[in-house]
Amino acid sequence: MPRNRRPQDREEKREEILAAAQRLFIDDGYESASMGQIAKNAGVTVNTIYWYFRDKDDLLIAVLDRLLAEALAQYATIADRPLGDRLLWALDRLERLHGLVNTVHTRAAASPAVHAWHTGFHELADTLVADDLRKAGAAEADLPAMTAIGTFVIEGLLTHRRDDAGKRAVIDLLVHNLTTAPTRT
Amino acid sequence: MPRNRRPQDREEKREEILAAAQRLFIDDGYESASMGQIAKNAGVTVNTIYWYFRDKDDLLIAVLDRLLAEALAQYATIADRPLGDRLLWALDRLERLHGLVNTVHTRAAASPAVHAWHTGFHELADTLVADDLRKAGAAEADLPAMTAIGTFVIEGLLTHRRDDAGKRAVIDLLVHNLTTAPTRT
DNA sequence: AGGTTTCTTGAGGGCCATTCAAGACATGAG
DNA sequence: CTCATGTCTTGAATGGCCCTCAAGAAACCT
Repeated sequence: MPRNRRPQDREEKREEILAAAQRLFIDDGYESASMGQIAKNAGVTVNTIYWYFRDKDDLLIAVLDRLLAEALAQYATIADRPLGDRLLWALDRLERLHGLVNTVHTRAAASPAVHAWHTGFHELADTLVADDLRKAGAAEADLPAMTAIGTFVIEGLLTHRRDDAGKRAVIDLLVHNLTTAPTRT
Repeated sequence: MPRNRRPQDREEKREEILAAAQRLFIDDGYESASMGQIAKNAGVTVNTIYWYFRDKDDLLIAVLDRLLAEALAQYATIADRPLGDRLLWALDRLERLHGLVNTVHTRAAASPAVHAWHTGFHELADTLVADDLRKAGAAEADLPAMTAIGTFVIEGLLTHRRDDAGKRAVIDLLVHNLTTAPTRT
């Protein structure tokens, strides 16, 4: 009993598959979430997924875009808070997705498409962080290195969990170092 | 034509398999290096590997121990150089292994044994870095956060390559921030 | 000589992502 | 009212993967 419609709810079905994939990628991890599981959760067969997505990496990228768009929308609502709060917010926001950080790094090595997404993501993140640091009065020459350190520490905290006090200590020290703007040779 | 000896060269054969696995893990990546490929490169069949190692993760751990022992031996020869040089050395030394950093993080999520190895590795690395920072006159209370930042930046540089100038800038800024010992509340 | 331990192997099971050919539906043209 | 066409869905199969099982061969011991 196949059901079919002309042009309309193609997006809806795509979204259903995407929602199932997102939940399984986050809860079970990319590797453990098989295409069969995703299909079952979306109420379709495996092959139907391949009608909407080229392969599993394409599905991953669509999930990442979905999550990124959502995060950016929420980020806009707290854009006027101080840098430290901003970083802690990003950390809490992303903590549930810590498995995906590794997944992106791993798949980027095998899939050019994921690699491209990863590159674009870091360009975006670097821009945001660099703007913050500029406003905080950081020396322009140090901005690239500073943003790199900021990004690496965030990623490190995501992939190496510790308690709240530990997180706060790292963030506080990082922000203090980055915004004290040490004049160097 | 199976060949067999009593007790002796069990270690030798194990080493041959380990050498093949190490080369393939580094050159092709953990996922791309199939047990079949490893076996072929070691001149055995797949099942023989399972006589010496419990599973593929066990093989990975043995390779990691091998590499870590080798690195520690070389590290002892430069233990008296300044911190910045030390970090750059570690970076160059580990850069060829950048794929394994991700592999460890990924497999740690699925394999308790790899997770334990990862925990132990970071305890060791933190001890080394903390000793360095203590000697450089860092405030004792800030040591945990400082070592975390140092480790995260190293891992970040390993998994997000940039040119030599970029690496040097990040390392210089990091060392400057960590050794300037900012007094904080 | 026969038994035991150590090592090696062929064959196969179960899971995976992906592909192929064919079917089912809704529409547009004749 | 047909029927060809494009859109969607599926069952079945392919080839790869990690890993296991049962059986065999080589050295040792008694």
